[in-house]
Amino acid sequence: MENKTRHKRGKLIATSAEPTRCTQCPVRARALFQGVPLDQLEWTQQYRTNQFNLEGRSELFMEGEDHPFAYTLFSGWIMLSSTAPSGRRRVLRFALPGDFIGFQTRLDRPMTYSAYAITPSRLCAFPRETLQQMLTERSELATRMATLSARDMAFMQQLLVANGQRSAKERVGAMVMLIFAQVQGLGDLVPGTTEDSIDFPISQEILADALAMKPETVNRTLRELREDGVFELKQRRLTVIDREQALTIAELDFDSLKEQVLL
Amino acid sequence: MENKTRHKRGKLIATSAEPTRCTQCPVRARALFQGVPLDQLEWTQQYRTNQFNLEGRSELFMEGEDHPFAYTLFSGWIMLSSTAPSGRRRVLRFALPGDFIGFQTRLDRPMTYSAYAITPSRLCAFPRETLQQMLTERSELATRMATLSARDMAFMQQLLVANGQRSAKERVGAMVMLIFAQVQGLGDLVPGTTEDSIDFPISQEILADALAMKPETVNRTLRELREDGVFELKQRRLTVIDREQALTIAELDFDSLKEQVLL
DNA sequence: CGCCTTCTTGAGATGACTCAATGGTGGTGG
DNA sequence: CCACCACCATTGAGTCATCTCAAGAAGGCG
Repeated sequence: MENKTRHKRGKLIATSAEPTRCTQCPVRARALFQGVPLDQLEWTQQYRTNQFNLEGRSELFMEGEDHPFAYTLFSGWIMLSSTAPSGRRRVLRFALPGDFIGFQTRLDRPMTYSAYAITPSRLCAFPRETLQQMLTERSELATRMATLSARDMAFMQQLLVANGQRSAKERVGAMVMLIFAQVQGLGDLVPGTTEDSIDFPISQEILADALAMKPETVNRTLRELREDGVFELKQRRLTVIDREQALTIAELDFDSLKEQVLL
Repeated sequence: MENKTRHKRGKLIATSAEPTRCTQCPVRARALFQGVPLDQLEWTQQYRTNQFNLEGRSELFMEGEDHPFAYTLFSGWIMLSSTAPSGRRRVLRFALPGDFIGFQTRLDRPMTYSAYAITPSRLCAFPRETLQQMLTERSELATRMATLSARDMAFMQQLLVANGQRSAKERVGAMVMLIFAQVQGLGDLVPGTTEDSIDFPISQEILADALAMKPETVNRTLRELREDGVFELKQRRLTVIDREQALTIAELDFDSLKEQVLL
């Protein structure tokens, strides 16, 4: 019943003595600073620390922890999860390049969820205590943050809908295709992305926790989907064989997805 | 399988020729305009239309509709839901007084969910096309909107966790207690609230759609919880008999709930 | 090569769903 | 005032999908 997995604590390793590189990352086009002219980005220096690398399979922060930073994710996959007192873990969503991690109602309170790096990741850290002030001083960032929150909400709505009263096949299909759509939307920001395939570093166990299913069931369901010629998931790589069928099973509409989940 | 329920379209009835009353509503302390001094609220006039009453059991807007307004809810219960192509409905959350309804990533796009008034409700409407501009001009509102979004996110996280890999009893218990905590936090804004009971206008059918369960199962589960002396739900009224036990079953912590879900 | 994580498969138990029918409540109109 | 109707709540019995428990294979890394 319990999910006693203990993960190592992630070490944040500064990668660049040149702070301004942070703002020149191509991911900017999607992130908090989208639309802010490059020459006006200098002032952000005062609000953030340096750029960091985080090794894969390590915790960024834990639920309930008094963590001093929030982050913009530049590259890598970060899993956001919450663990109930009983030990059952629920994956809330997967953060992808451009996502802002750690904004919550009360910035002076402990984190309301855990963040775990699935793959090696690159992040830009902002002290939480000055975040509110930063938003106040730069209204375009506040607007942008509200928009980003709304997008995350939309994704969680999709998740809720995808998980409701549906068969294992539909649920797994919806989750996989939601992630596929997100990564496709990021284009070059995520390496290894082609027209019909993406890198997919999420283990079946983690997928199970995101779907509120058991790993064994996820496995059986993935086999069925493979046998049906819908998509194939092996060796940490997802190949969509029949996109139409996949979206039908998942009851998803690629176009409306793009509007809601992508930005 | 299908949920073919057809609801009548809600009629919006202007209640006040005195627009400024909108800003004087006590719910303001919780809503978008929290913290904005009363004497600076005049400018909002240009961005909003009047105050409206909406009859119970009626649609405010439908998913996919090109609806021109977003709303602040002053009183009443509004259900936000999304319906999959197959016709299965999923309740996303319940909006309560003070909640902002209709903010989404793309304000120029159709609504991403449906809003249905469970009880008669009072709302204040904002034209969606000027909402972005309003946020841009008044950064404190943008910050506030981001915070409200974060709170809604936190609630949906609770929902996701509550629905994951848990028994019917735990899920129903969690949902009911989450709603109880929210209403308790609103205090006088919701009439009929006492120390251990609240008005609870949500039918078992709607509860089922919020929990991704069948109405029959919800009913059986509520009976069990009643027989266990946890809480009682009848005649649209919820009475919590044993709060400790209820929170234990739901795996919820009232204190952390207050921080995350309330504002 | 050995170790560890992840994936894979089988067989049986169980809890939620399905189908079907009855009872209760509140509102409406004759 | 009562009959009727719509909606919601309640209960039973049987089915089935997912979970549980158990074992083994495959892949990655030192």
